Amino acid sequence: MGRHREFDVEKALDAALCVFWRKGYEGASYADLTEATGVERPALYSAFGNKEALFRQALARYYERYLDFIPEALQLPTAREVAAHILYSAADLHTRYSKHTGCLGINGVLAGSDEAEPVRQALIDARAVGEVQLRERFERAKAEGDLPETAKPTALAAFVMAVSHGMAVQAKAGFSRDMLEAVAEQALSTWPTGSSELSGKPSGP
Amino acid sequence: MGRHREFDVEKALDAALCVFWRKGYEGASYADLTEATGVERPALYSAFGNKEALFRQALARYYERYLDFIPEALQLPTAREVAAHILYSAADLHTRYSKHTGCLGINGVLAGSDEAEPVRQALIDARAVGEVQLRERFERAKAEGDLPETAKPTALAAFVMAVSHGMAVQAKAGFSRDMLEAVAEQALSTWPTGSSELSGKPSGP
DNA sequence: TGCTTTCCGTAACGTACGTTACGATAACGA
DNA sequence: TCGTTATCGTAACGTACGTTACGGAAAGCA
Repeated sequence: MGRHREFDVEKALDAALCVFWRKGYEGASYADLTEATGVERPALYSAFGNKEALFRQALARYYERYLDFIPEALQLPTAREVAAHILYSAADLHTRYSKHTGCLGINGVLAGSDEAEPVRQALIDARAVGEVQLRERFERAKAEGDLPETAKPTALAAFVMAVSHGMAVQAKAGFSRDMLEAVAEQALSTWPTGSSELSGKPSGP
Repeated sequence: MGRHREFDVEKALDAALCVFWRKGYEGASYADLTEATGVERPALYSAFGNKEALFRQALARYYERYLDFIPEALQLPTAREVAAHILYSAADLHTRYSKHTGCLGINGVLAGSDEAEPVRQALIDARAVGEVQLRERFERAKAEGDLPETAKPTALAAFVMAVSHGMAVQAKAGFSRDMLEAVAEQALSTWPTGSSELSGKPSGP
């Protein structure tokens, strides 16, 4: 008995998911959420609970609707195919929608309010500077024969930066130094070599 | 003429840097900043400008004081040494201080206010679940001979996740799909293999 | 047709934020 | 010693946020 709900809960959750995907958890305000869902605040509270509960439901939906390639990948016959499927599917997902690029799981805490956009851009610019320096250094290495002719300096620079950023995310999640070094080691094992080369850590503390 | 400043601007900036490192840009409030620096709000405004200007100065200081291993690396003789120095130095920096793990440049937008801590933890947990699944899959692959005996499933899983997270950060910064695929390709370029294997993308859109 | 139950939307609540007036205080030059 | 100038701390400002009372409206049951 009682009055019926006038909005579609599933559609509202999908709309909220997109808002969180683009703006992150803290960056998404109820003004954003009500606008995107077309549902007034008290109705959102009634249907989903508070903001945190709404985000958690959006996150669960994200995993089952967008990260379905992970269980998919895990069933592939070889480990290499598993890794390849995950990495290429992620590349696709992160760039598929121009309105919300990247990953909800990362953006959820990586994005923020609109007022902080200039700061985010400044950080993006700063990272870009480092990446350009790295690429130019690898171009020189290629010219010097230190890297093979087939090496792609742009991709190598982006790769090193990606691993660095990934390690930063993991460090923030509490990963140990040993674990990060294992990641670095694995990343370096993919390093193209033209002639002789030896592996191992550089001088370090 | 006029009264002298009673606090050390450099020390205050260092203290602010640590706050931003731990809490991110938006997550750091003036209450946090005044407590860490021991300087009242109006004095911070007088010395550094507004919050954004303060953050930018902290970021510049971060690059010159903590990311000095990048220009250092760029001068090493081989490209591999460049990459190795950057990756191992990053692993060290990201875990050196227990009070502020990770990278200011990433945390600056990845961290947030204290109230959002449960949400960040939920995202960490969710990522950890995926990583465990991946590791278990790689352990199976090792048992099946699909991965060599020397392969380390834990490191491989962490590596694949690190690359995924790094690509997510790059996607949020506007990287193209082609670029992300180049990163993925590089990550896969020397996947450890027990027997025969071929490279290339999986089926995809 | 009434009664009950549920939902809708307006409007408000309390709180925290970034920012700034303003008067008191201290250091210099004349 | 006085006047000027810059910094100090208190206290307040306006705004935006997440959250919720509350009265009106619709749907089922008697």
